[in-house]
Amino acid sequence: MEYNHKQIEKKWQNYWDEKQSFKAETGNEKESYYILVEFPYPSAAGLHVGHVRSYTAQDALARMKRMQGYNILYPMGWDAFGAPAEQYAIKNHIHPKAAVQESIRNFKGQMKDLGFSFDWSREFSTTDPEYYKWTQWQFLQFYKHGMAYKDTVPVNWCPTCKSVLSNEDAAGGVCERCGDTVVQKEKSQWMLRMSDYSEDLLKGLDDTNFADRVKLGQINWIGKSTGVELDVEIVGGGKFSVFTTCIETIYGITFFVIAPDGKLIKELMPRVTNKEEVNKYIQETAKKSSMDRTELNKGKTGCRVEGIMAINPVNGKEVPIFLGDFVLGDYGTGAVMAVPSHDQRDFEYAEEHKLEMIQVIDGRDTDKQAFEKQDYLNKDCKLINSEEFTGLTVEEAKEAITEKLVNEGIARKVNNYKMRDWVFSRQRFWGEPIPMIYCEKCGWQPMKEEDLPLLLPDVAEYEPTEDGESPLANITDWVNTTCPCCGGAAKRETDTMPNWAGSSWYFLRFMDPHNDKEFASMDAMKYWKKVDWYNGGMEHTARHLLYARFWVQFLYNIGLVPNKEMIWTRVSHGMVLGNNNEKMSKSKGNVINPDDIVNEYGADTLRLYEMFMGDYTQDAPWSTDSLRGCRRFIDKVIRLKDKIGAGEGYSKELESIIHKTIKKVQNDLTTMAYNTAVSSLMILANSMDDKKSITKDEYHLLLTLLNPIAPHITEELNEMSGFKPLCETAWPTYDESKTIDSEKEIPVQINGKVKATVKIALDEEESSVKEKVYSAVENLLEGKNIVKEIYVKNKIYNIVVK
RNA sequence: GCCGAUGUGGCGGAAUUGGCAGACGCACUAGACUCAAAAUCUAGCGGGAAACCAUGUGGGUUCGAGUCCCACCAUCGGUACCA
Repeated sequence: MEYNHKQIEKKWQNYWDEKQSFKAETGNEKESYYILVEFPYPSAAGLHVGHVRSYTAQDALARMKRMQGYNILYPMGWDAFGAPAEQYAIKNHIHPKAAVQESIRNFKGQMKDLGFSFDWSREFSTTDPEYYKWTQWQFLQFYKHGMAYKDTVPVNWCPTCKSVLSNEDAAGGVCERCGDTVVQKEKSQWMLRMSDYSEDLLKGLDDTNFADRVKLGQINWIGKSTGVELDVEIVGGGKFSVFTTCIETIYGITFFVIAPDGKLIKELMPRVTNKEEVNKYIQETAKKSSMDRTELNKGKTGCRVEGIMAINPVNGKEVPIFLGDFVLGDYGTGAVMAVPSHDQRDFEYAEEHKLEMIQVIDGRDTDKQAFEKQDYLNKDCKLINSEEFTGLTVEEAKEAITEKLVNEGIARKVNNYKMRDWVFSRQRFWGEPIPMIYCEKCGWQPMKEEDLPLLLPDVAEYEPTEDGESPLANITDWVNTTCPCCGGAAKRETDTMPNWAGSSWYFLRFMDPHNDKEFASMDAMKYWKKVDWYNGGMEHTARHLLYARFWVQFLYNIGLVPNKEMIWTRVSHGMVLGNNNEKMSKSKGNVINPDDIVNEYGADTLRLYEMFMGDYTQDAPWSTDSLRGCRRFIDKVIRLKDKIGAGEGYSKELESIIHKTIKKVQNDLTTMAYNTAVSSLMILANSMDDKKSITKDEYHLLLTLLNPIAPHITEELNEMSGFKPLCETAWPTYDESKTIDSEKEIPVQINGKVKATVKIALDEEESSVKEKVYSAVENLLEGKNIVKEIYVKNKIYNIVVK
């Protein structure tokens, strides 16, 4: 048969479309199973072969599970708000909406050409008013529950472009567009109280089945640390607090360091006697970009805060206070107790500023560097120079000191988290408008829910204003409105939401995408329950996933979703690299366009190759040669059709391998071992090819197993062989007993080295095995002294000789 | 620096979780078919003449280690002074 992949693939894509083969019906009696791939950002560049990898993987799972009788929800949509579309629009002088529509059309066409079994009836874009209405509505719920607030926070600001930059655009402390140095600028922004959920987000991980490395990513990002918050008196009145995880070193305090950007120094200012020097240092710090500030090996800059001394609460010792930019204003209390003998940063600061050091834990010299907690904890180290606590182990002292200070009412056990509140404002046009109105008289007021959606106005200019306000600020008749509270003149918020907003709940919308009464009905969400299997890139396993979980937990707490966690399994795929093992990029000229491959080799070949190319969770380089090998495999499957003979059922010779292959493919597709699933299918095809003829049932089975990965050609060959369509066929079952070989060849070792093999029956008597083994290696045992014999049933026989 | 992942033929990668290392595929070599090529088929394909040696390096545990333990090295990601 001539393999015209274009014609065959189109034919079956049309068939699936017409028959609505992949439509997910909410509420039907089958067991639900929700498979999700991250919806893409529809860029002008089109689909990447990396998309093809993950979409095919999930498609194969979806197709197999559908055949196994599950009601599969495998949806697709578009995450289309955000900076790239806006940039593209500015550059090409078209409306971002038009640019996005064009890209979506292109993406969708490409996806259809690849034969993914998405339920297209559920498609939507985050930029649809029908969708972002609910994103805005949910923001209002955050606001009404006290979870959204305005605060002044530093943002990355490019003085040349006069633009606020995201952290990504400001990577390395320079503006991505013009290369100028980014500075920090204070700006009033909407914030979501995500830090309130630190503990819940940590605990919630127990109710998920995320891959370990994904969980770990979440845990690290939340960054919990347990310690003590300690009150410190100031000589002459007043006090401040410090956070420490090493209270056992409290007798080693020789100074305190406070953050130059924190609130504390502002409070202390009136009593400072070297105001000029202190102010200068504060200004210097503010000028530094966040990158400069956090760069290591910069030396520990800072200055003494003169005129104020602090008192060590345990021994009344008076110690100086310093400013230092290694202390962060927004972590802990913005102040630390400095114990240079036992903290490397404190040590460096003390050396720089020639300050006293007191060693309080015995076990190592502290002349050259600090003796830190990772080196002294759980090593049975004892305290020195610590009055009543001297002689206790570190672990004992930690508890005893904490207890004493807590009882005295000057310390509290606390947890601190690295995770901050979510900065939710963007000074951009192409995002969901934040539905808030500012009235001189009534302050910030939420829009009335019935007035949603607040549409983005249709305008011609998307450039940000001179002072970095959102482009929306220029549109006077959109900005000016009336106060929902008093009816007087008021102004709209002109910032928009971040890209992360729309993607934080889209998986809920897929459960009920056309609902115009609610973002999704409780019934629909209860039916689909949760995302059973969520696949995405490693780059999203920290932030996107955390935002989405936060969003869901909030909705759960106000009774709007059925579960606290709505995503069960999260897996992440490796990237498809160029043939030179580098990331694909235009500048490197190693980009493979999936359209070209589909054209020349067919979608099935591309799908098969991407599943075969290697460990799914690891990066893999592109190889067109290997791709051709996959095309050859399909050719072989086509040729096998000519071997169909008269018989029925499975022949004796193939029965065992058939059952093994069913088992293998089935397991591999559910454990992301796609490459070995393909190889086992190749082995099956090879053993069919070795025979003079095969039965039509054997051929049908091969096609069925291959169908999830290469759906078009298998449907075609299946139809030609006289069977009903595979997408309407049940997945085959295997008989465990037939996957076990009745005969085995096991290795015989002498001193751990293989010397021979013997053929044994399954579970053969040990004495009989021994007999065979001895006759096989008789000559090698002559004159040797047998020390030991190990027989692992059905596996190996090892003889130890001297 | 810290956290994580990875390291196996010329290449992509397998290895039932401690039991014949290199499945499957690519590339390559030889042969068959062909006027010739492509396609296909057949055979070979880690090193070594062999004993043997080989899973980043060096130790260890074990009858037996790619797999477990210890100490390193290299590459790639993430993160950035978090008290």
